[in-house]
Amino acid sequence: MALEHAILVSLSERAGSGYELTRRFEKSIGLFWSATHQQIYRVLKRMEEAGWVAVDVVAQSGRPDKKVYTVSDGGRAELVRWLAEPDPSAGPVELAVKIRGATFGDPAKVAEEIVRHRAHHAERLDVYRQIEKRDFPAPAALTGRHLHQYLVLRGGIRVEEGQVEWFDEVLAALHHPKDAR
Amino acid sequence: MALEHAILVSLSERAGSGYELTRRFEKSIGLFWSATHQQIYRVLKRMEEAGWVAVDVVAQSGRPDKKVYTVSDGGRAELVRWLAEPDPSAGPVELAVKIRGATFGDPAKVAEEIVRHRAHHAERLDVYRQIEKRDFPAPAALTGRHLHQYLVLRGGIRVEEGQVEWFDEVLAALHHPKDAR
DNA sequence: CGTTGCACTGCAACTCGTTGCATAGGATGC
DNA sequence: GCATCCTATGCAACGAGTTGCAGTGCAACG
Repeated sequence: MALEHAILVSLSERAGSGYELTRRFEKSIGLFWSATHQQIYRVLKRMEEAGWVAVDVVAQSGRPDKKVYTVSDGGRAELVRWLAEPDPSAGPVELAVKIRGATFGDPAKVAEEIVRHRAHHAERLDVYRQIEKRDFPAPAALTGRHLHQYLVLRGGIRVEEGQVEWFDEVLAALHHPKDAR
Repeated sequence: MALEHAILVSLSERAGSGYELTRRFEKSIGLFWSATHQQIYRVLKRMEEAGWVAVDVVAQSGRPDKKVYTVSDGGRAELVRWLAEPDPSAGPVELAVKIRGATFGDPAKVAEEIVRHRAHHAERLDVYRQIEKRDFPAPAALTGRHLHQYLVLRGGIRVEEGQVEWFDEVLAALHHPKDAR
């Protein structure tokens, strides 16, 4: 999973300890992403071994020592690489991390990835709509089992619609940078 | 996870082998849910031991034997129980399974669960909108890092909006059954 | 003055799910 | 005629993530 990269983005925004990162994932980031402190501590250790982050042990008065993590050159390079790399299996959450981290890499590459995923979701939406037309031509008359199946399909359609609209909003914003006028 | 219950719903609609279930999860159900054959075989075994399903070995000519699974009384009872039980940690996928399986339990109980989740998502949507107003009062002027953070928030808002609208559609349909007029 | 809560890190065991591999016969393709 | 695909099931190993527990030392509640 891309928890490593979510951490890289978060640490790029601001250095912090495992404990702090856990809080962040509970709040701002974690509104759509969850991770326990265990997960974060272990991944942080792995990242340190890989040379993606540097540790700074900070002694505190009245509190346990802190291990403050900072993104190293290796980590920055990895983040740039990951941001530019296409990932067909990425879900909306991974893409959100890429968008949020675009500042630390090449936003144009991130936009290209969004274009690919927009196409994929638009295709799926089309499939759903065809199923809707073919299998449920008169939804108002549905009852029981067929009604329930229809409602689930409607959920899929709404999710995909929302997704595509969001991608369009993101692309419009990324393609017309205000500071380039 | 609720893979067991998704299988119970699928087998309630039609009996089938592990292999067949794998195909179903790839297509109709699996448009929003994925499971490998390994997962399914192992869960099926567990379910058989728990007495939720009954096996019927069918010899075929020119093909390997089939193990056709059918939902037993124990399985039906478990499905009814699960459908009526509130689950605050359920995501949209679990709820979709509950909706699709409503026919095999008490649809009114499922509707109650949807009401609870609708409230939860409406609350979240409200939080997001307040953050939007407070932190990004002039979105058109945003650039760089702040723009990217704003776009992620917009994604969260769109997801929650779509969710709430879907719940409303489901509730409207479940509360006004056509066959009760 | 005892309990609860918070800050901070970590080990150990567990569940859930994926990937790789094995087997075996018939059908389809080149 | 050989390779590949499809049906059909299953084992073994691995990886990601959760839960439970443990320890420390200060601050606040009642």
